[in-house]
Amino acid sequence: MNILALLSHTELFSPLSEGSRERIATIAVEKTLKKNQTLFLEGDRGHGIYLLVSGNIQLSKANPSGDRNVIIKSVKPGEIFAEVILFESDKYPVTATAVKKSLVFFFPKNQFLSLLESRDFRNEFILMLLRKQRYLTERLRSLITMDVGDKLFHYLGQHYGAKERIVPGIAKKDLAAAIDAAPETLSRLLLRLKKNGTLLWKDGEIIIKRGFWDTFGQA
Amino acid sequence: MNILALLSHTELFSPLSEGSRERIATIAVEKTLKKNQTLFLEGDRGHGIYLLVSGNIQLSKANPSGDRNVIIKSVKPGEIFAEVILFESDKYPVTATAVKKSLVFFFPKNQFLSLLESRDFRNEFILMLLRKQRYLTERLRSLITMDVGDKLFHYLGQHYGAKERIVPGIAKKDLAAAIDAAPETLSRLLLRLKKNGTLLWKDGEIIIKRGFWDTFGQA
DNA sequence: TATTTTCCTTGATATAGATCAAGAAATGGC
DNA sequence: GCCATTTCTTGATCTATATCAAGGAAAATA
Repeated sequence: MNILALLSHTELFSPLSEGSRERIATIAVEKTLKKNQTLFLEGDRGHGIYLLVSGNIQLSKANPSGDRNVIIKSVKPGEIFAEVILFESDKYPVTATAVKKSLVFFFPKNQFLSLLESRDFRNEFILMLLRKQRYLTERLRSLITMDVGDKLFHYLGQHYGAKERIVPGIAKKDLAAAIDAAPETLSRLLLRLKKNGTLLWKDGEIIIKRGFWDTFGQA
Repeated sequence: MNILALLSHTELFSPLSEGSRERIATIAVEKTLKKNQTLFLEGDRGHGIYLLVSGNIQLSKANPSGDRNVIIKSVKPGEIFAEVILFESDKYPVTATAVKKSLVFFFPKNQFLSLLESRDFRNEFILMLLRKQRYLTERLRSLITMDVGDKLFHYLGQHYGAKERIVPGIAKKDLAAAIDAAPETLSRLLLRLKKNGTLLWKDGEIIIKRGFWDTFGQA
């Protein structure tokens, strides 16, 4: 598969000149992950950052007592993760696990840093950081004010768009974790939504009532 | 008061050369805020970013239904806020309110952007963004796994250090909001902690049992 | 295909923290 | 120093969601 072509489809790299993209392509290292495979563990030493090309990866963090695992973010294709390695720390602060078969590019730290010398690239990079920050801010708000139902639709909207049919491609238990709910809670929620006709999850496909999204706050 | 001297004490600007700091000082605009004064509202048009010099400012966000107000972050002296304005949006995504008398510097957008041309400054700026991101990530984790008690001590540790006497200088209701609890809940928590001797909040001062911090997970 | 393992559902129960209410204390303005 | 307003406390009640448990479905493995 052509690395250059894939890069031109990512939010981060597409606005760059063809030349810059070529330079980036030369430093990228491809890696394929199987479902449930761990890319790196919280605390592991790291020498570079990653770009998710396809699939889905979850970043999680154990809490101090070590009992529960918290999903910090579920990474979507086109997103960069583990940027902390660039300046901040030489250890990954989270664990990255593929939720389904995924393809990532690895960019060695030093080579990536030299790319930042380019003005366009740098601005785009900063912009990406700000966007991510905004996402976290938003997530924080949602966690505090929303109930499970809101969280579910908020998640679906964010990740698949406000569509009537969605093929999530992840297990219910993983979705439950992503919206910070117990699997049982999600199960009960889905039952309730099915009963009142707003949503049906069947054969790996979610069907949402026509017009629902118009009434739901944000997409 | 001397802007230059104040700048050299902030995390962001102190590593810069004297010359860079002088340039920055020339574009900074001072502004004093009284307790409870609003600096800007969510949705307001913005033309620059802010640096908190002294005092304490809370960034909050209304939820869509508009009923509740969520504290996203309480800004500490030396921190920059409203950076989104630089590239992302021309509207502030949060509301900024001074919790006590505060001093801020305002940096007009265009002039600040030209500062980013300097390599040292830019790296420091990116580092700051990454730190903030890590903070939000941490906050997210804490919200999900911690109970109010943990949240209280986590907050105190983060904001004042793991000390035995702390002068918070903010109202209990504001502290309650910062740890996402109802004022009543904090009140009850404090009573419980007083009874078992771990913490006493009296005359605007918090006294924590000797050795407590050693047993408390993180500082 | 058979079998083991993982995932999902449903019920019963527990609980942290929110909300409502109303009096007490503190704070600020004049 | 006095009144008004804002905070703080304490009690009673409510609710969403977690947790525990156990049977059934689906998926992976042999």
